Amino acid sequence: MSEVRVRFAPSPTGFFHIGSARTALFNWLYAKHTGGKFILRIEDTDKERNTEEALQVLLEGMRWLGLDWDEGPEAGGDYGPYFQSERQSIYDDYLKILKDKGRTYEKDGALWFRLEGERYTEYDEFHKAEVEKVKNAAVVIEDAIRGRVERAEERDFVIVRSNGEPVFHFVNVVDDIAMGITHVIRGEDHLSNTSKHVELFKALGAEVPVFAHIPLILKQSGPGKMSKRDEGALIEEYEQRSFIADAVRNYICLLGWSPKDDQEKMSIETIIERFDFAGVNKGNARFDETKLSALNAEYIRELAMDVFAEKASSILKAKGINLGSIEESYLLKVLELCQGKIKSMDTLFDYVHYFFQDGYDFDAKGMQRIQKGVDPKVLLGEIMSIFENEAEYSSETLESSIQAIAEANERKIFAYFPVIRMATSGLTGGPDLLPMLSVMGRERVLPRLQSFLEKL
RNA sequence: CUCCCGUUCGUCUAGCCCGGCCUAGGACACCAGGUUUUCAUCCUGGCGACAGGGGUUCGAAUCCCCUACGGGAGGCCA
Repeated sequence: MSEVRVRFAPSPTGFFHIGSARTALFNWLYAKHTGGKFILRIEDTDKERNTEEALQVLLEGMRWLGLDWDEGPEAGGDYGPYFQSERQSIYDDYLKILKDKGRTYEKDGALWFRLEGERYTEYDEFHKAEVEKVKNAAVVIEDAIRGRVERAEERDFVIVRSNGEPVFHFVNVVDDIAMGITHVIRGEDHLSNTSKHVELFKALGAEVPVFAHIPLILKQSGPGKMSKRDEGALIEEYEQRSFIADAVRNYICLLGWSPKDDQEKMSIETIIERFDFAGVNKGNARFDETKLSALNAEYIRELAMDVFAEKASSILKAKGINLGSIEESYLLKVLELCQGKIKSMDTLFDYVHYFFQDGYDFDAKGMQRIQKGVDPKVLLGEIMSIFENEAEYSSETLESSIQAIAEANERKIFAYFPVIRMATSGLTGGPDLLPMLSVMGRERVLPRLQSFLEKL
């Protein structure tokens, strides 16, 4: 049995769409699963749209998701070049085969592929014109995902435009032949065109690869498949919003594929091991960012501290926190306090900023709530001495000291908590209060309590 | 207009190929309760689906047919 060779053949548009990403991912998974080769081929025949930046967006997105390619741009390989724009002579060679077999003809300056079969003309409602059709035998596609699909191609089609550029259907097939592609894994939107492709494979005397058409990803709401304009459609968005790449990749795997045993959060090694066409669904899947976020939160919680710290640092730095002036051990303690609590990395700054800077606002609703109960001045007054005098300043000593004062004043210990939290963070929620105060240290907490007391 | 593909909780899905183990399982979301100083986590429970109709069968989510709906393609776009 020969080696599996699969390819991802994107056209660089300047965006890395989530649907494309999943096609790439499924190809990559199949290659990894079978020990085959994953080839990246750039379909850059549209010269105006294809810029260097557009290519970089694509490569960057691939790398972010961890999809490395065995052959392609920057990787090289024996079947290059891997840019369609550089493969013209190969297309010419294959075109000659079709010409020699009499399977082409010129019309309106373009080169057409000739189907075999009886010809007739009829008015076509779609084209709004009389068109020539062919009574052509149906092509049988044994699709690895959808099973047997039969479809007859009924019209000749252009393979080289009048301006000399070969069209997608032709170059795609030629490249797959020339690159020895064994399995074509792509979106279902290509299923109808597959009959064209099979006709070309046959006319070129090439072996037809195994096709595997994966379902499409539908937009979150409303009709139709996801397009680049839709919310959440772009991979680079998730990178910018500091999503965990493993989580995004894991979620995309689950759109249209299932390991069949209720497992969802899986390591990439597990997914590679278990991925196969039998687990790919036939029905289209609707994208759901809520579920992605939930999975992402789970990944955040399980991140190793050094990895979390690195991500967190770059986010805080970008938000203007001068980490250079902050003790690393302090930063680490703060991050430990919040890793299990935040639901997404882009809420990190709001969750911890007051640990690093004094100029924070006081939540208006929280302030109202505090004023409603026992006078916050009284509450703070009762416990100020703890922060002024406590020799050993720790979570435990604070707790017992506050507890003692609470009992003396016939209150519950948590009567004091909202006020302290508001004074030291300006917020109504956050990390566990006592550990938080402990990490902040007396040198930060005491002045904040004092100034809050004056402010009241 | 034609052709192709699909249709299980709101969403992602398990079950379907090889009919009975399905009073249809899990996850996210939502709701209620518990844990918690708060928030988050965590725990418990709830809500909630076989698109419809015909067959076949002792028995159908599973097999067959029809209809409806959804998606895709039909380009000198990819």
